[in-house]
Amino acid sequence: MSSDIPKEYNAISVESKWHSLWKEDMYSFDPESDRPRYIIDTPPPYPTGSFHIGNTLNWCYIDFIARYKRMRGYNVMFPQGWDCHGLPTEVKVEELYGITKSEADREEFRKLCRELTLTNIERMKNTMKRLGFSIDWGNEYITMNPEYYTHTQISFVRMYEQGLIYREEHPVNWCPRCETAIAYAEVEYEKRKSTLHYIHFDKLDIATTRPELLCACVAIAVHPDDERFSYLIGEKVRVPLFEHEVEVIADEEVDPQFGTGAVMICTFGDKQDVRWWKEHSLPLRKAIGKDGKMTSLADKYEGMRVDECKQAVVWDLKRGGLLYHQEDVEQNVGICWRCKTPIEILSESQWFVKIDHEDVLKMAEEIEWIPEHMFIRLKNWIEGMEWDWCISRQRLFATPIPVWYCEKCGAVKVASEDELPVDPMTEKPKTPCEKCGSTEFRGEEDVLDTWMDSSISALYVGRWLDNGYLPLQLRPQGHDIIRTWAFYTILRSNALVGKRPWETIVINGMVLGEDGHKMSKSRGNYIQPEEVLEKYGADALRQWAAIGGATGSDIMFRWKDIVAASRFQQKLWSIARFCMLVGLNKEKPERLWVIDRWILSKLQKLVSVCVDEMDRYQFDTTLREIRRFCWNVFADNYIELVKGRLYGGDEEGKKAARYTLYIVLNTLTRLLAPFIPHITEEIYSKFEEGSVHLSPYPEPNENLIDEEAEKSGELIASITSAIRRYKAEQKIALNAPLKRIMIYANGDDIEKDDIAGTVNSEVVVLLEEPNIERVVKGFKPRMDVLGPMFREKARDIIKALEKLTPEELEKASKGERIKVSINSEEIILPPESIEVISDVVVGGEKVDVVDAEGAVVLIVR
RNA sequence: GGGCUCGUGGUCUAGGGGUUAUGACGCUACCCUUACAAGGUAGAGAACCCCGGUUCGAAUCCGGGCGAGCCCA
Repeated sequence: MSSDIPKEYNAISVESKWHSLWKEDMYSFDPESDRPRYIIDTPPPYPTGSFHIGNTLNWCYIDFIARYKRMRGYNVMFPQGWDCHGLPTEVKVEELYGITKSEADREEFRKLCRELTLTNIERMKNTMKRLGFSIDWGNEYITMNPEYYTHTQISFVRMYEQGLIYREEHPVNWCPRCETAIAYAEVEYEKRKSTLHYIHFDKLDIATTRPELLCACVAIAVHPDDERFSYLIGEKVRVPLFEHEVEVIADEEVDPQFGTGAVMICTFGDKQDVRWWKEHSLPLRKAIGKDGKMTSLADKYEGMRVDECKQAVVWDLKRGGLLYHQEDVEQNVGICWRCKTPIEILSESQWFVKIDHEDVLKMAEEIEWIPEHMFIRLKNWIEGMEWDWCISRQRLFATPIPVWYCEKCGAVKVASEDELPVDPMTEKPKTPCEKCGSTEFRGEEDVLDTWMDSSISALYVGRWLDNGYLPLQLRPQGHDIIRTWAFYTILRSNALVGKRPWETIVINGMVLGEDGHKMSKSRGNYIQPEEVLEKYGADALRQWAAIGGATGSDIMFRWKDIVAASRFQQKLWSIARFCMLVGLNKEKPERLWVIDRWILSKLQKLVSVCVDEMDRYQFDTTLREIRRFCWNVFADNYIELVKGRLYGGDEEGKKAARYTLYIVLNTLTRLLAPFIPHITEEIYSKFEEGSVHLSPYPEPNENLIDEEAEKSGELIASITSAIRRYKAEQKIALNAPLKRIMIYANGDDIEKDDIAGTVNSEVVVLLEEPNIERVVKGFKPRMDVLGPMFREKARDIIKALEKLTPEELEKASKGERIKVSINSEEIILPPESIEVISDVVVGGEKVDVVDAEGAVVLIVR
């Protein structure tokens, strides 16, 4: 058995061996089972082709939980979806084939997108498999397949019927480059430099950063208390260059300090314009078209791009003496999340989902948030939302909106559920128009926002149409998409099922580079998981994910964490190798030694900690505790202490040690299995049948907790390491025998054989206090005792204690109560209120005195 | 500008009213002791960001700064 265990652990080859040996159905969800269900709403990643380190962190958490729950007896479903639709793939296809979506044939273009997506999915799956995730590939879904997007369309139809989806002309965020509307959540903000132009109107002056929108000016706003303009409120003023008249209105929101104090309201320069426009019922003047070019409203500037128009208008204003000042200002510009083009606000007919802030918030409160404060992020986001969710997009690669418009009367015809899936651009409705009976229809060209697909992942996985498994048990995701994915999912689960989508949501942080900043290719702090996999393997990377920081906090990628992780694996391997070399014993022996009972008791406590911490999703604490136990308790202490017995002792002692080694190694392997599935499987396979991943998670065994054994085991361990330390300090080789070692542990008879074996010397346990002299040197007050007892009097007590004689201290050290007096008041203190410090002098034989916690060790060299 | 989180040896981190303040990496010295030199043993290295407050007692709680990260306006 032992000969096939190499000295060095080779993670790369062991991991690939298990990848080929493990069966795919090991982790299948069993719909027939009556074990408690544990279903995970795994994030469906966007198939970019690379599974990045942020995904890795997210999926490691999921895998820790899935493996743990499985071992705890749950019927776990760890599905995997792919959120396919959307702009990034379209942009990539445009790049790859040198086409734009408007030139391309619609079907051909969609086909190219689908093909690229499938290739990308395969590449990402490959990385995920190398990372050793226990994904149930039988429950994979791909949102671009009809099987899935039929659900998206059904959800649309149902929400439309409930009046939760409507079509309306409304200002929307528009990306002129992508030529599509985008949702509020898809707008990013960036500080950009811009110019503030001061312009003369006929009766007042205004300042604006958007002179090209003069033609869209619909009013001038001033602060109601601003005396400079009060006489103008309600008056008409003439817009320069365009000569139309607009009214001057008063509004509290105007900042009199900014610019001239008079603001041009146009439709629409920014979100504030939209607010004013609504509030004051202003007219609509559309200056910018969907292509980002000026409309006929712009008169002679028609057809120019926005930036061209701005230049031309500024030039014309200057020439006309209408522009009298310019200054630089820093501005936060809304840009498209995808292409970083500044967005425009256009008024367009779009489809919207109604947002009921209260409902979503109420449902979000029913979910357990880990960590708790992440709920506040969602709350803040919801409370700040002003517009409904715009769900229509003017793109090609997406789920079609299942709607037609009657050519005769213009009525909207939403598909019925039995017509789905449907592409209204290529298929006709089955029934005539309800209003006019016409059979001529125009299909809706617009498609759905990709979040409409992905925000029903929980419903899809939970088989909502068949009244399935909702709520699911877990949503694991990053905090960057709380305002999108989490928010939209809660909204839609509420609308469609009236239930919370999940019981618990566990949020992971972002991965930062080694420089402490968020990873990005442009910063050069970017790491691909494959790079780590090739150098150190999956288990090392998984350990980094577990131990890098508390759940929810951002964690830094650091190579040295990876190195430390692989060192731990080597240590674990050496421990296992040692166990195999000395041989394990699965039969419980007659008698266990103190040190055996000591580690078994400590092991039970470790198991309790692991169960508690895993239940709280605290992977860092769990793994840290296990590592500490392996290294400091098992390897440094226990193994060192039983070597003497294993290499020389009698058969009974050997049996006990080998049995203990077996229990500890077996337990540790199972505790570690969720984190490092490969090395644990390899070790487990050396001494057990079957897979460690199908074995149960250790349960704390109360019967093995033995406080007394722990206490004396601790003493043995500390005596032994004190002797070892003594040898090291005295430059004595560790295996060199000492003449004699005498131990006095307050008269307790401690088991000495393991100590003797370890330090390779004769050990005598003294039951009577040896003839040593103690000379009291001083004391230290124990504030943790005195503080709570005497509160503000503690200070005076210490002063009084300082007057104690050595004799009195001597008595205290022997356990007698202490008497002190303060202002002639006598106070009696328990002996533990002070720590007596004494020198030890030994007569007779020349000995060295080593202090081990709780025992005096006398060494004769 | 707002919200959330954080500020602990050189670096990164644990803890969170009384501790000898955790561990890792790095550093120094010694040791190839039959599981492990990617190891072992020992050691140096921290007034726990600053200023106030509460308290007998604050790294820890409260208030205010300063700084960082993330999310947003």
